[in-house]
Amino acid sequence: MHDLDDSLLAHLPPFSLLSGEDIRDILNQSRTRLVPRGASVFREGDNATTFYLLLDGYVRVERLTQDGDRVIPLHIPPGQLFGIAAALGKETYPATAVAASDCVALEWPMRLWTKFADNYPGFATETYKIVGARLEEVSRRVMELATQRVEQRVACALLTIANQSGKQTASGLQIEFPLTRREISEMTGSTLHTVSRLLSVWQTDGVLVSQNKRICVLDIAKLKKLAHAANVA
Amino acid sequence: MHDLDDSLLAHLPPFSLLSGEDIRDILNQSRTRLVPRGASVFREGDNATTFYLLLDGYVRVERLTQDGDRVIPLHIPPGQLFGIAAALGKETYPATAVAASDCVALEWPMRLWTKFADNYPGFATETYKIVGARLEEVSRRVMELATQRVEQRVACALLTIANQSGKQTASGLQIEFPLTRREISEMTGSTLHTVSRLLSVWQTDGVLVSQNKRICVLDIAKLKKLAHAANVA
DNA sequence: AGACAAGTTTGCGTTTCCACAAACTTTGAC
DNA sequence: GTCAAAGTTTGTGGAAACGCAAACTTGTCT
Repeated sequence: MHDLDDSLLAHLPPFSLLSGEDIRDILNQSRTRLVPRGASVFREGDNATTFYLLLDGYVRVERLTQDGDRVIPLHIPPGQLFGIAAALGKETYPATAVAASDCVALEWPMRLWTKFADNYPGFATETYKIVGARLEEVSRRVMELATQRVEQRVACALLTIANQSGKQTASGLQIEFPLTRREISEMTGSTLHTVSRLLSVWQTDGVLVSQNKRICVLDIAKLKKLAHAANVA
Repeated sequence: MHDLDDSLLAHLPPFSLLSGEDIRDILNQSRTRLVPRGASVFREGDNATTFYLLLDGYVRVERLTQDGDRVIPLHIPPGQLFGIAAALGKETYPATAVAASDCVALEWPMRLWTKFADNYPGFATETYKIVGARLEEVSRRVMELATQRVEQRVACALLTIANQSGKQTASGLQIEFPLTRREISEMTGSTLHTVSRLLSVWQTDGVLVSQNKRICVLDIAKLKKLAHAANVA
């Protein structure tokens, strides 16, 4: 039924402690879902009926404010579980998940989550580590927003993404999914205009190159400097 | 050994599904800790050796940025577990916990957490609901910081605290622990000066009264209006 | 009671960054 | 290839909120 290789999951934290047989069981109960770039996997407020493992691609987590402003709290890199609302006792998804690039995900009905957590050692523990990491990241974003200027926040956001999902190329560290000025502004609580200005300057200064929504960081050290102490430039 | 009443815990979510006997067991393994206002229960980065249940009082969660700025992501009301880093696979506390008012807490060695989670039905589930609620609250704060002006953010912060921990009195909804302008600014990513100006205006407008770090909300409706659409004043 | 520390208020100049606007570039569809 | 849609760049003015400063109030300690 599935032509997916066991090894696909074997090295991922939530499954790393499991036997080949367990992994095969888990795979057999999954369905594969392909999500083209821009399509949503689920939407904020939907009944949380399914949880996912992102095999390939990047997922953007979005929320809408009452005033209709979009905010992007984080991105999910391949290899992570997402849509695990049930693990935190939620009945509906707290945010929308959109494919930032073409995505391949495995999906399971949410009722299996408890079963997995009970039967497979390490599954629950590793899942909660992911939750912890997310809480940590969101919390870090609060600190950034509360204390740093836009320039630093944008630099931080790009650093985080580049580190988390950058691919080393000949020219530099390439962010693997398209990222618009607007999206960067929605990650940093700014405007696309301000972000555009910043990126222009940074491109001139050789910190990064950006074209067609593709961003490649040329000088990580400079970017780090901008992230932490733009005033000491 | 303990003169604590079972009923103390019986109605709290993490314990609400347990038998009187189980609760007695849990209580017997706990120690009581009194924390005077201003003292810290644990500090960011400390080894997470203990977890707590706040029986009375309010705990302020603080984090420090690299630049030494203090940020207050949330407050913990009585009845909630805190310091549950281990539940998320952390070895150290991710933040500092300070008594915002004189506090009474129960404490258990962290190694009991797994035992409780395994042996007592509902304990893990309810704990993770709390984690979910915290994630939700932090995430909401990100949205506020990203999209709202200072005035709205301060109004939001006061609303949240008043709703979460306000006590209805003759004059209005009283926030039960002392709260300085500086602390409010650290919750909202602002400055004590700006907060002071806002509170002055609001006091004049009869939205609230504030003296000696004690804040009493007189007109919740007005405050809500300020929180959501200050520009439509 | 007095002195000090902590917290608050208020004024003023300055900076950051947004809002609006308009031209320009790139992409994708037909 | 052409057109529309989406995204970007750049300019200008203006408002929000910070930084600095100084006076003032309140609580606390001895």
